[in-house]
Amino acid sequence: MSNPERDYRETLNLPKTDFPMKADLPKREPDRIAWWEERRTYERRLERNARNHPWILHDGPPYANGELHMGHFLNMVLKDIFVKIALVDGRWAKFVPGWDMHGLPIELETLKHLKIKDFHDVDPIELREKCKERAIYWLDRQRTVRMRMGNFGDWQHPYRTIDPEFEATIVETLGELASKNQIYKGLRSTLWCIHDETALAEAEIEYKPRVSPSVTVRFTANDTQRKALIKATAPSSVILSLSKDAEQSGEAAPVEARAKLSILIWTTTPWTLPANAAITLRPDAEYGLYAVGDEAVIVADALAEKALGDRFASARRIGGAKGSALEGLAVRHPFMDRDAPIVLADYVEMETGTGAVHTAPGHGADDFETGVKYNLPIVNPVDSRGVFTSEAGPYAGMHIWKANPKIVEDLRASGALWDSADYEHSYPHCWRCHNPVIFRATAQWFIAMDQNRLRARTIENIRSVEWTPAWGQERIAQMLEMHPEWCISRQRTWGTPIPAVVCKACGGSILDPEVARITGGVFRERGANTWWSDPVETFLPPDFACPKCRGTSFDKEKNIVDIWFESGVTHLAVLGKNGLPWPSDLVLEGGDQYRGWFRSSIVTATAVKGAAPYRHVVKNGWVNDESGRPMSKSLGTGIDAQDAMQKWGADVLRLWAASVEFVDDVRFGPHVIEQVSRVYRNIRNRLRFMVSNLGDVTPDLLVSREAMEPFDALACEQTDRWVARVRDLLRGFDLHGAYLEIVRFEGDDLSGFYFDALKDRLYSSAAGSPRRRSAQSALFHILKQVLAMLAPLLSFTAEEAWQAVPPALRDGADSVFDLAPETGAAGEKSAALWQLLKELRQQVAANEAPRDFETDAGSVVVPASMLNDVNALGDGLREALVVSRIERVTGDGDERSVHLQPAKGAKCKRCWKYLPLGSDPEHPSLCAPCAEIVNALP
RNA sequence: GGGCCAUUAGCUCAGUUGGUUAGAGCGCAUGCUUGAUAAGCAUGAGGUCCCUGGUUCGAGACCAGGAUGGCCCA
Repeated sequence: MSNPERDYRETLNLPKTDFPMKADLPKREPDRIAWWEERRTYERRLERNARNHPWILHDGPPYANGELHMGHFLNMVLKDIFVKIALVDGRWAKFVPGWDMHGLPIELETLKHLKIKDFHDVDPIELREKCKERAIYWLDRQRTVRMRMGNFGDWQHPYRTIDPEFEATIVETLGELASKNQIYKGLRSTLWCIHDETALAEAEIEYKPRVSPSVTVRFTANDTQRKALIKATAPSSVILSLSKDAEQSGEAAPVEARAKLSILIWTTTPWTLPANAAITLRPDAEYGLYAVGDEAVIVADALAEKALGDRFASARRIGGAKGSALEGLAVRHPFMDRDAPIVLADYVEMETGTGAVHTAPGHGADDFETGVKYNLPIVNPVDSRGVFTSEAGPYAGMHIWKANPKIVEDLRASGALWDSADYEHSYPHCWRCHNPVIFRATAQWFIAMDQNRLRARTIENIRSVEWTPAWGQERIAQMLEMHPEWCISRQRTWGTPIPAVVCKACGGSILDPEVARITGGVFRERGANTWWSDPVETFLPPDFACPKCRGTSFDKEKNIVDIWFESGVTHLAVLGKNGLPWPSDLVLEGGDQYRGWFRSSIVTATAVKGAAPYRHVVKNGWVNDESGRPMSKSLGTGIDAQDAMQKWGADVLRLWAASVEFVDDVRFGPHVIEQVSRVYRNIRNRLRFMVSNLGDVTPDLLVSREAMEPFDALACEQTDRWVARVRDLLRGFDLHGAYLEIVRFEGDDLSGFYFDALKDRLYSSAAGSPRRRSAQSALFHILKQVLAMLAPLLSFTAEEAWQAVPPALRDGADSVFDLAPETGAAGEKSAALWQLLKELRQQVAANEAPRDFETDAGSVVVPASMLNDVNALGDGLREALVVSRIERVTGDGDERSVHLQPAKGAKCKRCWKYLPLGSDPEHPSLCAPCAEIVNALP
């Protein structure tokens, strides 16, 4: 019956799917993690890739203490993305996560937890057990969050620095370094509490105001020294007499004839003067030689007014030199029988004092480094209680705080004192007893950076590594060059013991390779607690004797190793065994690790293996808040990774990681995420469009590329080209570039062009027609390609979309991670044709058509060179332009215009194209093709 | 205070070796569609390329100085 009002909607093949538009990520994602685990998705893909080259991203261990924040999220998700990219690329990309679980912060947190004030008050083994519990608690928490991110890895077998195997590696490495003469025991300046008689870590001190006696002191030159100083500061042409008479008469006389010449130093710790070993100047600062009364003094010009005080007014500057010109000269110590040589350091500031810094290597960190650099004697005349030893000369036996005023008095008496005053400043105090602490040189274990050219060889190895960004190479080289000797010993409980023993006969400290080897064996069997529980004999080879005095009786030393050393040997503990290669292909950490893990790893690797432990180092930026300020827990601007995932879902946050340039510092916050969420919804809907048009497809209905409509084959080729582009970007770790390319392709090529053009054919052709099957085959190919590229990034969503594809089509690929992207070799010509079609479509949409198919006139121009290609598309050209009909017009010259057919007739009620209607009297409101289709329906 | 890094539209970012009128996505405005519909399409507005000097016929890009912010140190 003819019925012009009939609704033909149900005769169309409209999209249909269970894949929801609304993502509901926080709710759905946890189930997917369980689903991957049950199916062993990661492991099975690893097994499939097992014959291919391994590719290892070695996990820099996060510290097992505290909740993970967005900085952790960025770093950990980036690691996962790159691992999955390699996995999808066919590599055997096994990821072994790890944790850094020893160290002071955990020990302190545990003590706080146990309400214990002083770690000396608790049995070491008991404390270690509690620390272990605490560290494992945090590991479990952090592991849960890392897994929640959707990250693949061997989560049941992470490496842990507390494992017996790991502790064994640490002490064995120490033994190996000892055998290479790469470790020594030496003095180091440490923060020391003379009340508690213990060394303190930086975290154990608090700064409080304190009033100290500040003194400005003359270090006077002897004759020889004075001549050299004058030569360096005052060329003969400007040498003036310092004698009062000569000054008044205006006559010049050689300065060396009379005046006393001194360098003025300033200090707030007079008690450290007995330990003085040098005077440090700033190399690029100007120092003036000033005539003051009947003497001459040298101070920095920038500080002369302040330093000389009320005598500045009468002072005359009679010469001067840059600090660097005075290096190597010397003056006399004011009361000890020795010289104070002039040395240089950049840290000398021009804010307070005289610009000439009293340097006591035994009593200050800077001073110590300068002392090491210039090979100065590390004088340490103070014992653990703060009492001067015999090294302190006249002050031996005196307590340092008592000595302070006495020294000032003596300086005044000897004429060395220029000035003195009380000075209030911020001073470090012990956080337990609240007494002021001192710097005191103590014996510590060091890695000898310049032994066996270790420093130089490490810097050489840097060049064999690729650095992203490129300036990272310069940065780490600088870190190594400037780095002082690496102190690896700590006087705490929660760590791996340094297997050194002390000879009871001569008091010598011995780090013996054989002892270390035996200790490693014991640790591997029974853990590091044995160092505290077992007698020293357990760790000694038979007939072990002190190499110095042949003594045979020993004590265990109670030092543990710096945790930077522990994390610095993860490459030895994890790689090069269990099927994992050494070195790793990639490490990826925040920029703070140039000084930390990047450095400690390459130092140990160079010392032990002679090569770098990684091939490529990628640095990720810091995560700041939306205004670019650092996130801070105390300010409440910090965002917890778990909370963020609960709120926005891991996939949106993973997309955020790609949407920012992660190498630089990035911003994070609700507004940024709001924006990323929209991009996410776009991507999701485009996947949904493809999936929803595949509902009635089975594998036997798919057609090959050759059998496709030319337009569809063209779309597939462009997709393959895109896959190759994205894959190249990802292989170069340009995640952000890949993100831009993904967003651009899905928006510009797919959604905005191809999908739009395809809708007519998908919806209004006969369901089983070859033309529609061709379109679906193309969509399926494109979907697989897009999902394969998306899976590393949007793992949850890609998997969800793949599972929404009809099961028969998914045969052979249980998971989206079983897909393998294909890269065909599409020619430039097809790219040019595609580009032309997009441009023509744009012209039609912009200028000619009020709406789809409704073009009534006008023309677009096809270059003659492209005409054959365009003709080969057949009806594809009309589809691409989304018009009802086209008419070809041959023009002159190099171009041919294609005129669009005026929209004759009327809008077909079914397919909406403007065509002659009513050829079938049964269906007066349909065009001929639609009528035929409707008639053929059952 | 030192070393290193960053600064292009409201936001996230592109801008080869200097070369027309500085681009994209998102947002915003307007319109279309209601057969991708808590979607889709089109059009449009929006910029002192951090500032100041310099090199050059020509600078967002190169050089110098500075500002702001960040990281690592002191």
